[in-house]
Amino acid sequence: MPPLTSTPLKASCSTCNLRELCLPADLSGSELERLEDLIGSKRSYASGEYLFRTGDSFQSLHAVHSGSFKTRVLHEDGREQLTSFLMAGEMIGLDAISADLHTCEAVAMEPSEVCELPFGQFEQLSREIPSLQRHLHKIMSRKIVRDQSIMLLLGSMRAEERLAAFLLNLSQRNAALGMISTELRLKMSRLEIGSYLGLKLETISRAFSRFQEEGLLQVKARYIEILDLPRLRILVENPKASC
Amino acid sequence: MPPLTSTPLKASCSTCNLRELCLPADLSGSELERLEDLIGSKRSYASGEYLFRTGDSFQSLHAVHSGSFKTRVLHEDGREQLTSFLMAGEMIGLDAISADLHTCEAVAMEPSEVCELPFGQFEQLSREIPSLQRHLHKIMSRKIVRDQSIMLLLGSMRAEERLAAFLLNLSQRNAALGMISTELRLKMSRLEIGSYLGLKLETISRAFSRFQEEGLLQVKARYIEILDLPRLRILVENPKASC
DNA sequence: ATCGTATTTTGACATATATCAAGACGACAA
DNA sequence: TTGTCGTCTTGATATATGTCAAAATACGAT
Repeated sequence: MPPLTSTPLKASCSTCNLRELCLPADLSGSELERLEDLIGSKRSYASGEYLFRTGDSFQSLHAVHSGSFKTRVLHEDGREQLTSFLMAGEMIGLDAISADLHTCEAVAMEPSEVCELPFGQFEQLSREIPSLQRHLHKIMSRKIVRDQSIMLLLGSMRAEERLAAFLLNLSQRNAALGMISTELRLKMSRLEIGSYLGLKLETISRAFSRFQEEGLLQVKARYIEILDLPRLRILVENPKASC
Repeated sequence: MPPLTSTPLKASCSTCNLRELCLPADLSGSELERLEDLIGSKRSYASGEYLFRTGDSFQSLHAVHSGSFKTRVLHEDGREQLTSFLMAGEMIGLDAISADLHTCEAVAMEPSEVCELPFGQFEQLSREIPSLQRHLHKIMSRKIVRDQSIMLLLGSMRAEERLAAFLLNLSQRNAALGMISTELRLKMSRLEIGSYLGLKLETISRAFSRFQEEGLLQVKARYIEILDLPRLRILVENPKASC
């Protein structure tokens, strides 16, 4: 299965992680300078703080520099759905370009830092730098691809498959950030995982317990150790394999 | 709820519906000309014919000129998920920009015509015409917004709510194309609707029957008449309203 | 028209996940 | 340490949707 969420890349940077995290390697020195001029200051967010809310007017894209965020869409009747978990190097706010209004809300899940990218200026610059333009298109398209695979997950996978796919995705993204891929420190509660995966928290909890019984994971609350990565993959790819 | 699928607009055209269907009104005459030069010839597809398949290399976006298409993502184990139904004026292939490969397949659901938009040239032109650039970004962002609401649907709505939301969406899009919004001629089977909504065909069939009993719809196979639009809306917005 | 095939409906029953409820655990403050 | 609060786990049970099967209906080809 393709990855479930956002836009990772390499690490390390100058002004802001943006340079290598979210942007193309193939800019010349002077192009990079122009881009960095454009990036606003890095801002910090406390855990639980909103980056924006549904209906807020749209000015800028945001790139997560450190920490993590969740995005959530709200339904008239109060139901809600988490639509992504964003980690360092990933871009937030692409939905808002459509109507110059944010259509979801973004909340920090831990103390986090964010770089601001004024979108108008970014468009301007991307008209002048083709490789930057191309990169923006790829970022948006990647988001579309990821959302497709979440739809596949929500529409045709069962509970344990969904959780396995989720964990594998986190694991890959950890690896992409240079962290150990078999150790996960979840920032989100069972309730939030449930909301993301279209399941109730009890179902998530039971699935964790079951994975532990099966020797796939070592579960200590939000600290998860992946013991059997290959079998976890089989579980996602081959629905009947485990039961 | 926000709409579930694609990118409608007004109708009528010159070379290709593209002019008004998928593109911004605020281009000058000469800009429009340059754009139309870029659009390849209109191609016809028979019902069931593929526009592209997963893994095909990406050259062009496609705009539906007439007829309709479905897109489908495939999972290793053979499961599949329909991810969109496209009608006239809507754009296909945005997912493929990400890796220059199609990540889903698109199939005509009836005899259809499509305009081709070579993406490289389109990017080039959008560098020269800011309003065209902006329009492309909005099209991609709109797709992201719609996918968000499908995730909400798949992750937190029950069967009848999903079907109601689906029908309302079709109805709106019909209206946007200047057709009667209370009469639907479905191009897709119950199986396909089920695949799109994350349900089995029997569940779709039962929901249709129930809506008919309740006086919400008149169902004659694939011809659906919406009898009570307001109550259908309530059903989507207020989960407990009907039972 | 008539046949043959695919789609749709409907019923009886199975099952995955939700719901409700209680207790256990962990983090944090006093 | 002890207590409190939120989170997590686990059990018993309910329910929505899935599964299997058969009949009804629609549709295309001859």
